[in-house]
Amino acid sequence: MGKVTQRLTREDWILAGFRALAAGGVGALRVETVARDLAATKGSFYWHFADPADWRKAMLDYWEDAAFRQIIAGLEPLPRGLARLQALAKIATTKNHDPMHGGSGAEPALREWARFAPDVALVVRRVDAGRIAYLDDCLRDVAPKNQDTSLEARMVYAALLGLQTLQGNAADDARTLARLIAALASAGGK
Amino acid sequence: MGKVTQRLTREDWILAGFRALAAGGVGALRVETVARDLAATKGSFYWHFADPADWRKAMLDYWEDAAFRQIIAGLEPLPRGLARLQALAKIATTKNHDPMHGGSGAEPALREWARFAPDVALVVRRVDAGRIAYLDDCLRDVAPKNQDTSLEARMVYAALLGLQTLQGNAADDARTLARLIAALASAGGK
DNA sequence: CTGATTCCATACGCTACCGTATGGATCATG
DNA sequence: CATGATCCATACGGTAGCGTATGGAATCAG
Repeated sequence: MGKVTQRLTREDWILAGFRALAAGGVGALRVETVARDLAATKGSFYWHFADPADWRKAMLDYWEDAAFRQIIAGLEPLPRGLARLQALAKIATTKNHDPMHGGSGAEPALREWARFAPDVALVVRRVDAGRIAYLDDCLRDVAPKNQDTSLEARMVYAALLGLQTLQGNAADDARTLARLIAALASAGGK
Repeated sequence: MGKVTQRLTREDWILAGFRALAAGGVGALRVETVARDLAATKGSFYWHFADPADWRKAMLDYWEDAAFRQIIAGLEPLPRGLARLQALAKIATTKNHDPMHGGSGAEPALREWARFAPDVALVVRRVDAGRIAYLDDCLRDVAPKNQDTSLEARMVYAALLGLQTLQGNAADDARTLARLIAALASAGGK
């Protein structure tokens, strides 16, 4: 499965960083620690990155690109309307460990990190905004014509985030979430 | 405002811990660092606590007791029914910085911490369960007779958590949340 | 094959934090 | 005010991670 290369790439370090983030939070984002996980030393690290800040920035770029598209990618092939929303509910409630590469166990750590790192907060906000906008699009497909669903989109997204942190029964959550979406969409605006 | 005591108490250290947690996450929960915040040294710390683990356990106990009751306390005086739910929506959407002492800027950090500290996870789950149960009680007051609202309670709580992490417009959130509650409560069970 | 380039391990000094030990300051009490 | 108990600062040795410098291995170009 993993590459068998001896030499490490920048991306290897980035992915290892997400692994550390998922497993131990921001505090686990240490050069020498992650180096051990890669069976390497910081000699390699400081070749690929100027310093830890450079590394973190690269991770952020990587995540911003992946976090948004990975959710959309699975949905685009589906027809607009309810189908997409149901699929979205399933995706969001399905526990998806596996830092990067389809799912991000690292996302909660990233959000906490964002609380006291303004540059991280910026990226997280952009990703959230993008996902909410997409969700809004989906909601408008099932809502009465010309209805403003922006607040509903935000609310559904919040529910998704909350369910993720609660880590409960995925099936129940998907069901209730579907009902929530239906209720919100047809409730009538203002 | 703060006490002018020279001597520190166990609780001083606990509260300082929450301040650190709120400001810098779990990584900021260092003995010597917090000591500086208290204008003291670890000499004091190791008098009041056996070790950092003891400290963290005390913080957890403190939080478990406070986190649940602080939410309830403001609501109990209100009449059962919609009033409580509306108040709850307002409380939950109002940003409440101020680690402990009425609100917990430390809660997000605690949740992240729980991801890789099983004992912390245990406490967080208990608090969540308690709050959801209380929320369920409130929901039953406004739902059709004998309807099971447990899933709805969980969903509303998830939305609250999500909104908290999104940190957006409190007024809009409270409005939408009220609509969400109404929609869920009257949607009919199964 | 040879030289140049790319990539990395090792070694070193430095800082931050941990945990303990010890003596001194502060407070209560008779 | 004296004395025992309470509370805390300082000093010390130990570990973990940072950042740099330097030489050597792996790889590629010719």
